[in-house]
Amino acid sequence: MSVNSGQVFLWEMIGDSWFGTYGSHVIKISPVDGGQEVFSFPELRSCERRIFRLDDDIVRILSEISRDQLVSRLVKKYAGLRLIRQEPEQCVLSFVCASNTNIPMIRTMLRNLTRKYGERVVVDGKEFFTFPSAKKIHRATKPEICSCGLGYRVKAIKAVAESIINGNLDFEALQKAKYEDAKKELLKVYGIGNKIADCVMLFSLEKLEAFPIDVWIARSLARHFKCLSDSKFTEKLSPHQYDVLSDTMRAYFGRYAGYAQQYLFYHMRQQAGRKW
DNA sequence: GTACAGGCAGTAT
DNA sequence: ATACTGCCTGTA
Repeated sequence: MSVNSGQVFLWEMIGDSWFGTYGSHVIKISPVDGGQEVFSFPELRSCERRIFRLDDDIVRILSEISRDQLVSRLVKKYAGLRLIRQEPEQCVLSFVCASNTNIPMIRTMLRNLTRKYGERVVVDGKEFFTFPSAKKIHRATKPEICSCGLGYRVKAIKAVAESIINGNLDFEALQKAKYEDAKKELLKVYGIGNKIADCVMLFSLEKLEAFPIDVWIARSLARHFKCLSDSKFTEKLSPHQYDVLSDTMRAYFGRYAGYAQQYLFYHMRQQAGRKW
């Protein structure tokens, strides 16, 4: 099993184990002959099924998204690649920090936030930090948060925290809602646009049809799927172009389009030689 | 020094 | 609808 750390900004490998900040928990994953064992702190146990979506019918999903030669090939090539199920709060607070920057920078920002506002946890003699609650972010001043390296993104993370506190972002309701309705609600929040909304829905709100389009996916589509769309598009997408493309890919790959997106994303990153 | 990095909102046409 | 712009900050 491989871990797509693009989705899990706060995980790191130490020795042969992975340590990750998962909401108010710190989780350790160690290899056990041929499988994975998960220890979590303080009270989670055997949560790997939930985190790695092991209850998904992966055979059916991979079969449904194998609509063409490319994805069929990637599904075999990257066998074991999974979607991560994240906690909604951590997911959305993390992704609003992700605009117009790169993964190493996102990791730095989020590490700083956890060190400043999370709870300290010691595992195997090493210190880790849980992810700060929306309440903590809500209470913090903008200059304080800015000092974590967020820059102009402070306005967005505060707006998201505010929406969580006042109930405008209701994750339970969003999970039950249809894709279109959930997206509409997310887009109302300052700092959440098309791409971030789709990421949050795919990784934490059970919308497996969500197909986030970032510059990497846009490059992939421009290379391999241009024929699918009537509208001309480049790597820079207008909001309308984003909608058209995203809808087209959803129609093409079906209800598990998000899985196809993961394989394409991972492949593009591999091709570019990115180590995250 | 300049370009660029996994977007978004604001403004003008 | 579309085009253009500024934005924090670190790295190449």
